[in-house]
Amino acid sequence: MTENKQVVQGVRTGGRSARVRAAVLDATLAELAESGYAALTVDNVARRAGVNKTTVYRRWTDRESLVADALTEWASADIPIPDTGDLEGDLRALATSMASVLDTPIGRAVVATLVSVGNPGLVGVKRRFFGERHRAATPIVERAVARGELPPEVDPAAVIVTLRAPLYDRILLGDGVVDEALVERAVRIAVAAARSGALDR
Amino acid sequence: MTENKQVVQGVRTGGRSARVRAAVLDATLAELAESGYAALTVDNVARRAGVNKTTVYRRWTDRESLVADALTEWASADIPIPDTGDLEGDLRALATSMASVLDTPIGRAVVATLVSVGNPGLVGVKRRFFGERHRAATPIVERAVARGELPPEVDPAAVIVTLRAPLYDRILLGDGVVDEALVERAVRIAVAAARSGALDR
Amino acid sequence: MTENKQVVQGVRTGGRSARVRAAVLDATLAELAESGYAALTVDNVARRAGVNKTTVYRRWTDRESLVADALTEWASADIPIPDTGDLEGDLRALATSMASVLDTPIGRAVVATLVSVGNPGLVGVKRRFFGERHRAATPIVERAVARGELPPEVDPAAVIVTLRAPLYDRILLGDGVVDEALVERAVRIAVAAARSGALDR
Amino acid sequence: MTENKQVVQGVRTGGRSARVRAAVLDATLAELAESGYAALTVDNVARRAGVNKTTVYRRWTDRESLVADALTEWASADIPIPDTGDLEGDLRALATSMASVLDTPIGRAVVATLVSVGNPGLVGVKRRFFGERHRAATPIVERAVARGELPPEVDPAAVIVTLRAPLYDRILLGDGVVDEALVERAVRIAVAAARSGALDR
DNA sequence: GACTAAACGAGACGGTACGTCGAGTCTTTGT
DNA sequence: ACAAAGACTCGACGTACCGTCTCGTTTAGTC
Repeated sequence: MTENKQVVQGVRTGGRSARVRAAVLDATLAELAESGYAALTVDNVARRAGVNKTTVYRRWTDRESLVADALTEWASADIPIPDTGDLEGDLRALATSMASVLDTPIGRAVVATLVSVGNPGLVGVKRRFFGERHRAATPIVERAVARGELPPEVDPAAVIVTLRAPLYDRILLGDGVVDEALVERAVRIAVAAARSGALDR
Repeated sequence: MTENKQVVQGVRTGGRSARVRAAVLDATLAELAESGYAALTVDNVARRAGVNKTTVYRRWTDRESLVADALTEWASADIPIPDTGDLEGDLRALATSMASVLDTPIGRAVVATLVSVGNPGLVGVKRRFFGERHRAATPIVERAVARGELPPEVDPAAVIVTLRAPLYDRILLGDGVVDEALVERAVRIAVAAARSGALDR
Repeated sequence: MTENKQVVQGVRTGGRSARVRAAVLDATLAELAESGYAALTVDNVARRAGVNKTTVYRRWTDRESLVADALTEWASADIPIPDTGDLEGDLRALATSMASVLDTPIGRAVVATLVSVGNPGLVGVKRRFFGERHRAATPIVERAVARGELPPEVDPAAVIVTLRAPLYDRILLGDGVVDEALVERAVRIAVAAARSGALDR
Repeated sequence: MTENKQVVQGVRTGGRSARVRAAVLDATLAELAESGYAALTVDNVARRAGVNKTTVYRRWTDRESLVADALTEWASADIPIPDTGDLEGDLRALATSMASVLDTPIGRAVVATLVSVGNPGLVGVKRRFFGERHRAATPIVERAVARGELPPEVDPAAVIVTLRAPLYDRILLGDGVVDEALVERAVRIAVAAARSGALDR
């Protein structure tokens, strides 16, 4: 998180602006992971970033937009779409990558923040975040259909939701432990459901 | 603080105390539904309940415990366990009842509040809330096993989770529209998964 | 400054409100005398008064109105109107009392604050402050007219202004030293001017 | 306003520097006249002068010295000493010229700024400003003494103060209206006082 | 039915964080 | 190499809400 700041600095020009922006967003994510959204203080973020509060407010209108920006930045990483050759392998790879994100303190914090409604400024980020991952994953199913692993009527979006739902259920409603077994179960649920016609469009 | 709750609820009149308590908890839920947890202020709750702020603080130590109590109270309603004679019917009834709760403004607010972590005082409530519903539902699966509809190795808890996951996914990560079609899909996913061995313990 | 706080507390009822109000106004005058209006900080006033900043803002809308109130309070002391039997004695007594006020650090600070225009909230206080002293003093001249010491055409207000003008000139434009000699000169100027017909209405 | 400053600068340099200096000082006076000292911001002055804030800070150490400089510049105009042939005529001319200055928005602003104590950097300017006018005017009285219009014991400085005091009283403590009648009264007060021996040294 | 003890209403207070503004300093960039 | 542009630090402003406290008044339960 902080390591690539140097890189950013080196690569993307060297502007103080860019450096400050990166430092603040990093600090925001760190605070988010440590204390959660409710307890996140602009002053603390600023101090952690080695920057004055005023500087933060010069770039972001308020706490919410600061967090929104930090989440967006964090979420803008590439979403790798696996292509292992068969549906189960692809879904397993996808679920594993989701799980690895959800197992990060920051990942958990991001999800928790996005899910806490009542933050009108964050709904856009949320929609984009989950929507993109969603859309990015549908080719997996389309390829499976093309290979004949799944009937053509199956709804790709539904398969992805069915795959992710148990993971998020564990994180948000359960005890938060996302392990190998859970990933495996999610994969088998999705495959079974898809084959059974439950996910036909 | 909490001990006489049972009595209070049983009688629902008693003295001024009971009346005040009920009014404040109601107001808390209403505010929660209208504005969400973050924007809920004790002053507003008190005003809405026709009570002084001091009175609220006399009974609840802080905002968090007030909300925790309100959620607990709301969640203490009986959880009806359907028994329609076959697994699919039971699951459908269960999912429908879940969906009807999630379609209430208060229901949504409760779930949103419980899910927003970082509120250490609420994790107990959350665990109790989802845990109880969970446990209450496992007999459905046990009966299905007894009827031979499902293999005996199936994990009842996993079935219930698989049933609810798509609904909560829609509420928390999706667009929030929980309709008939979604319920139906959840049922078919759960049944297919259970039959496929994906939910074996 | 601070000494009479005790008294206030003991005498004027005992309400916390009254005590706080008095302490804050005292502190305001003290800060004003020490550092002047521009450097007066609400936080410093609060700290000096042993009170929280918020408490100050709960009673006064802003810095300006706080100062306005403090000045008004300070200025609300009785204005003793001398009656020594002859005009010169009366004017000398009046000028001496003015001079004694202007020789106080607080007196200087008050005048300096009132005179610094650009504070719309203070013009009312200013008008009241000087206007009242003005009006209060005119009987002195009226009595002198009645005694035949001055012609009836003389304008009482003009006499008072002529008396005070050299004092304020010294304070505001000169070196600030208001001494016996200056008072004496002011008295003689006013008498000479009044007798000469220069102050006829 | 700006034209004669060129001349001043013309002597010293004449380049961009001089132009910038003049523009900033002009803008300072304009802001002072419009909003007063307290509300004068360096940013506004810079913007008005079509210059960057940094440029202002390169030439003047702080707000105070900027204003001090602007006031000094403004005050450096020649003080015409009338010589009408008799004391009353001279004093009338002097008072009229004072009044005409005090009736300018900038004139009022300058006086108000100089009078607001608590600005250590301005006391020098103030002393110079009033002192010079003071000294410049004493020849008027000396001539009157030479002509036998006034006794030789009269203190020239006291006469000038007595003349100006009512004008400044009106501006600073009164309603601010400096008219013909007031000028006339000031003249008559000063003459009467001087003749009466009240202003003897 | 009176009387005491508990609970309530009213409202001020200390405290923390918010988001804003202006003074004065320091860095980056363009010429 | 240097100065304009602009970003930064610092400190104060005025606001909102939390949770505490005091004091008088009302109400409930007991004798």
